[in-house]
Amino acid sequence: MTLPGTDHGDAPVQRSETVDRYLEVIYCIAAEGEQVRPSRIADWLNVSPPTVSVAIQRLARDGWVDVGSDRSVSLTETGESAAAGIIRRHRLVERWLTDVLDFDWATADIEAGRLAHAVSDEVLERLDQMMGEPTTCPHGNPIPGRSPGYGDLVPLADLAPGESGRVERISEIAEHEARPLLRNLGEHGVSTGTRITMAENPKPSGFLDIVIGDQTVTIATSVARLIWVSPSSAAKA
Amino acid sequence: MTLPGTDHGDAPVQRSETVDRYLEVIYCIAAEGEQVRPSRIADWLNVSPPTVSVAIQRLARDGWVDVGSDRSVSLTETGESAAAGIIRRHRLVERWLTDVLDFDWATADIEAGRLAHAVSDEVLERLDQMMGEPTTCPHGNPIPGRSPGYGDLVPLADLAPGESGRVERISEIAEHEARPLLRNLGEHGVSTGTRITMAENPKPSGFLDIVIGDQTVTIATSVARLIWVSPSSAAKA
DNA sequence: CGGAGCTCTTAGCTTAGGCTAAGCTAAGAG
DNA sequence: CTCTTAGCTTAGCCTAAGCTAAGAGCTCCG
Repeated sequence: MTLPGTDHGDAPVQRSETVDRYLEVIYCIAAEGEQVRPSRIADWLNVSPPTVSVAIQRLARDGWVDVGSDRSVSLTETGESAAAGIIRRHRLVERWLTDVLDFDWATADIEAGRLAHAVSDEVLERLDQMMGEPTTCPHGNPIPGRSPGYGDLVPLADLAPGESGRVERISEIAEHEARPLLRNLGEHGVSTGTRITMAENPKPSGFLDIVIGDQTVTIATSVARLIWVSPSSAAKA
Repeated sequence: MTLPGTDHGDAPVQRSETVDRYLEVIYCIAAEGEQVRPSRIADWLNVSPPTVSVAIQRLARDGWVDVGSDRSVSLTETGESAAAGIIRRHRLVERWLTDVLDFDWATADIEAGRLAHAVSDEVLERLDQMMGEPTTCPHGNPIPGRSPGYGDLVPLADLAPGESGRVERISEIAEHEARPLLRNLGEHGVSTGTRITMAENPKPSGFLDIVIGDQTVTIATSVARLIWVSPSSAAKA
């Protein structure tokens, strides 16, 4: 299918919305340092594995990704810069939805997914200016091209008992793969800026107790690895 | 092609972006009281006549339009309300682009075309509230469900010599079919709110002289029929 | 009245992007 | 050593939506 009005000679490569979605997902997973596997893409996009298989072939054919001998997918330079643009759009739109239109995170993420592809560079620049060039999305993930205001972060899971930190970033992986857990945490008041203290966790069990305000909450260690905090020396053991 | 995540049983009819574009065009042309012919749709959408022919069959099959014995296309009740929703989106987004992000009309129209489909009801409501529930798009065309603030309008072409009026509405047809002419007029300062006086036009020639401020401009009568003004008795012959 | 020229449709093709069914390979269980 | 399971691909099918080429049906004009 050729999009109408987009086939005028050497236009600067008009990607389809589907291609954008794939690039976005691949970028997000890779950005967390994890291997990008077809099945994971299928999960994120809610399509069947064969669909992903064929889509990856198209992406590779068109120079967006390389496929490794172990079938892992990585972005080419072209794909990387395209994906960064898409992510930038997504995160700026998300910021606009939360900060200007007062949406909650989860809804903003979903809405941004649909909006991002439709927003032109020009619109994006003006939104960006209007919001004072934010550096991160509402979950604290950096907007490509900007340096977020926080320093070095550590995973919440790595805090020592009694150590506390300020939540700065909740990875997209948590956002996609542990959405219900995150909502649950949200109800306990966890969001960027929240101060969390690690409780005593005698034996490793796959779960951790953390202290938020005067409440103790138990979360999966795997989730705690996807929440990044700036540790503070002011422990309140 | 099935959109992913949209095939869960009896979802409230998810239209493709293409269907939206067709419905929008059909609504716009019909709203000006003109016959909707396939070739015109093809012109507006910049696709080939056979493409439109087949698309209309799909639209009819899915209950969006009826095709008359003379092949003219009209919206069904369902199609009408879907189209009204699309137009509402488009015009509100256009308003936002011009009023909040300071885009010019022509650019706003193009951007809105791409954005409108991606904007959800929820986002739209908030935009609407934020802008104080505007009643028209930047060219003065009413937003479905709202009553524009102007009274009865007449086509600019119908003003008597010496009579003047205030431009209130520039039809979408002019916007699409006479875009260069409109831009030209824009350079002469014609936009909604502009006061125009009809000059003496001795013999009908297909062109009309009009007076804007201290300038006399000649425009095609056909274009002058697409610009609607609220006439004022304060003639300044 | 017959042809020129529009307009529209039909026929036939292409690509994207979904799906299921059926395979293959590699790794772990018994 | 065999069997199962997970993960991926191939094969084959579908619809949407675009295209060109070719033909049908008006309408108008000489």
